[in-house]
Amino acid sequence: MTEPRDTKTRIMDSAEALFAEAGFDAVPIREIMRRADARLGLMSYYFESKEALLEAVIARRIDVLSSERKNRLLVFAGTSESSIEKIVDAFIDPFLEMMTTKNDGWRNYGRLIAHLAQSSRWIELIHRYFDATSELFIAELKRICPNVPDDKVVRGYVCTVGAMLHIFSITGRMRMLSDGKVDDEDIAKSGADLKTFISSGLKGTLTEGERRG
Amino acid sequence: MTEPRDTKTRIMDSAEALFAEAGFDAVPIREIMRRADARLGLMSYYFESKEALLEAVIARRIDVLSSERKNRLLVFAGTSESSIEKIVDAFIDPFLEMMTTKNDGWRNYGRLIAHLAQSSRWIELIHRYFDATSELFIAELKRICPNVPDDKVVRGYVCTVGAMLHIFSITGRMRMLSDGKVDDEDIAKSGADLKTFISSGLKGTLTEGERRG
DNA sequence: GTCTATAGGCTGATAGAC
DNA sequence: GTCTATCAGCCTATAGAC
Repeated sequence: MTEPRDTKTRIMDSAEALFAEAGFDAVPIREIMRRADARLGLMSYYFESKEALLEAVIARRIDVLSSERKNRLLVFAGTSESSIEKIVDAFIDPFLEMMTTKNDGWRNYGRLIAHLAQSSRWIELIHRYFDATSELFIAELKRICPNVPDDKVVRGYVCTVGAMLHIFSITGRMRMLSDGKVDDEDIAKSGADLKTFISSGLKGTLTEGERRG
Repeated sequence: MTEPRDTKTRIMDSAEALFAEAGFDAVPIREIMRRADARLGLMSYYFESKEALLEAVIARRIDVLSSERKNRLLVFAGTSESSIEKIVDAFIDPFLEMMTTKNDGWRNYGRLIAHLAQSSRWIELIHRYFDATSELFIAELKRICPNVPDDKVVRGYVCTVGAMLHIFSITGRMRMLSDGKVDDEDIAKSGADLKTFISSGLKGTLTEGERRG
């Protein structure tokens, strides 16, 4: 079925999972290599440093995510068919589908991004890999809300990312808040409510410039 | 003017600021004590461990925040005057006001909570200090939206917290996304858009059970 | 209450055999 | 490409003088 993963891949998978769970600094290289079933020295053979390993983990999945987001946006962007709902779908659905249908890697990737994006220490890394795509979405929001000041659109985008990443972080908080009734792991179900929340939130924030209809 | 802070307070202030900036694991005790202008051994004199210091930092401000939130909620909770906007104001405004009008401590507190709430490693700590209040707000949302399933309300609450904390984390991302035009530090301005985003988002998510009018 | 000194272990990274 | 062995430094936490 799935072909055996080579050593470099196993190291990245292991780092992705452990960084997602505990954060970059809480994870020793030794633990990454133990989970990858490889000896300590091999990290330095494949990656320049622990930080370079983190960057490799981020870089590995960025192209497939960003191009899927971009492709879906470009179906309607710039046309009169565009809408806040469609923009939100194009932004959220690719990540959501990968986290739910693919292997655990994408799930860990989402949780890891949630850590990094909340920290000024790593925000430059997030900026470098994510913000070319961010700017496409912000530009399309601006286009369909031409009378809204730019800073409102940027704040609306940041609220969007915050809500999304907090849902994606899968901490167990929802279970705690619901006496065990809501399952944080059920990203598909959460994703539906998340998209409603974000679409409504953006509409409210960008309401002044909303087009007729 | 402000009386000189005693050593224990200086240690907590220093830890709060450094944890907020880089995260718990990235900050050595030595650096905390250097910033507090105290010697290494004093950390163990005042606190049982580094983790206990973190908990003391969280605990220090929780009562004033939670009671302010609760007091504002109880002005209208349970009455026909209640509304999603008022609930959002009671939840967001106390934190917002403290982050903008008091000293830097509250600002660092908000950024620190943003780190911790995103991590399954610390979520039990967040639960222990925040979720008595969370449950009051969730209960009032449920009350005024009686036909909405409980899990939708919990997910709406988590989206709310995610958007709020991402704005409060002050990473510099908004500046990066706006060619320097939007200032992440301007929490007062961000807070206004944040509240609009959240109120609209909750209304959209909890729409099925919204009361007449 | 505050200090210095240090224990004991773990860290990231590298050297060099195979 | 993978291994073992090890370095030099840093970590949290504590002991004991003042």
